[in-house]
Amino acid sequence: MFTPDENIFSDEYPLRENYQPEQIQERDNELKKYRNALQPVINGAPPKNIFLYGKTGVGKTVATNYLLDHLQEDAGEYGIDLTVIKQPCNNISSSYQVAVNLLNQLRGPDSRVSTTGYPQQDVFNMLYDELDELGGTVLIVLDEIDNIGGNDDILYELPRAESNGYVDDVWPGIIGISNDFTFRDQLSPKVKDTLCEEEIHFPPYDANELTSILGDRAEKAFHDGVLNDEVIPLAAAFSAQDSGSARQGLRLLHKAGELARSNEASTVEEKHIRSAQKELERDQLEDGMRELTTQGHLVLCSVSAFEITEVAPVRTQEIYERYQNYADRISADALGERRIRDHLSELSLHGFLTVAERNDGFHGGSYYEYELNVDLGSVLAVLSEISRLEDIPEMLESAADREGLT
DNA sequence: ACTCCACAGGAATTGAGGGGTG
DNA sequence: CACCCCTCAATTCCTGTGGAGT
Repeated sequence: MFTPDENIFSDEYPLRENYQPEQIQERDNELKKYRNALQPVINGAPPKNIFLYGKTGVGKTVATNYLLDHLQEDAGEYGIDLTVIKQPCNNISSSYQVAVNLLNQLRGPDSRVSTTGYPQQDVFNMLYDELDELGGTVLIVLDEIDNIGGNDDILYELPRAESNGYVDDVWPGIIGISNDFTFRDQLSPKVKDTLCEEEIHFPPYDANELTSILGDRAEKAFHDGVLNDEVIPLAAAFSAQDSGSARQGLRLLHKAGELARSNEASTVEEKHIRSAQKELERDQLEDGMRELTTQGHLVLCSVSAFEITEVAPVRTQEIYERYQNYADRISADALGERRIRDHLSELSLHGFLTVAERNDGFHGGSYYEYELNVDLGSVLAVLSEISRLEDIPEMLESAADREGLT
């Protein structure tokens, strides 16, 4: 029933997200700076705190893994006591949670600590005890640290643990990785001084750099001669234009390969890249829509309704009235208007809605008008999967049919 | 230049829901 | 059980704002 697939891919692994290449390409300057910043560890000095910033998929995490692997090897060789702790901070929204997660990572699975309940300082103290236990130099990598927002206590606490006498035998060093440039400016001044003593900026890749990275991975992943010549430059161009992210480019290649495979094509061509691009874009939007709360869904329903009757763009006030209607229909408590404004701005932030500021001056004042920024069909498709909304999506769908919009 | 509309969005607070210790 | 902690959506209260009308 299952047979190994041998037409397109020789090995899909190099296209996956967690693939760790043996060499890092196109990041020579950044690596050099990074290596210098880590040098004190090998010299037996206290580690520097390092802050990396740059958008997703520009090599921050890969470079960190690469250098720290080598650092650990070399530390072993020179008899230096080094521990590296990696803590991904996606889905972590506060310093408290970061501390708990670090703590649980250090403790065995049998003595883990609940993620709530303790006073913050208690968690920090437990963490200090564990660090003291480790001793030596401890590098703590906090990936996607911008998730903690303005709540940056942990970034203040950890670097000072030693000078404040919370720990005796350990040199903690923080490596913060952030996707968000503005995160650095949001940090409280006391944190900025210490954490940002060494900053390394990773710029987005340009199309040439992406071509070389994608080319290298593709060589490992695809059979010889499977890729048409224009495929890699096109994938590189798409992702350079959009985000400068290697991750996006790799996803694109992978998806295009899968499409070619399922079409039983013998080569991957330009058209596969183009449809892969469309498909990935759509998947991402649809996933985003699914993840909204019921209230968010209701707001989206409301805007869609106006879209169908072609009165969009529509102002907040009218959306709110419609929303109240729908909330009532599914017997949910209708939220206050202020909250709906938050939901609306969240929806526009995700790119589901576009917002335009209008101002009617003396007799109108200023207000926002929203309209759908995504295909009505896919909005309704997603909404109709959500049972909590009962018959609202169906209603909208049949209304759209009547208007001939689907 | 001034006024005034109608809303945007910041700040502080609440309350329910996860959990802790003694 | 009484009392406390963290989190996050939601509420309350409020100040800020851009430009058409005067």
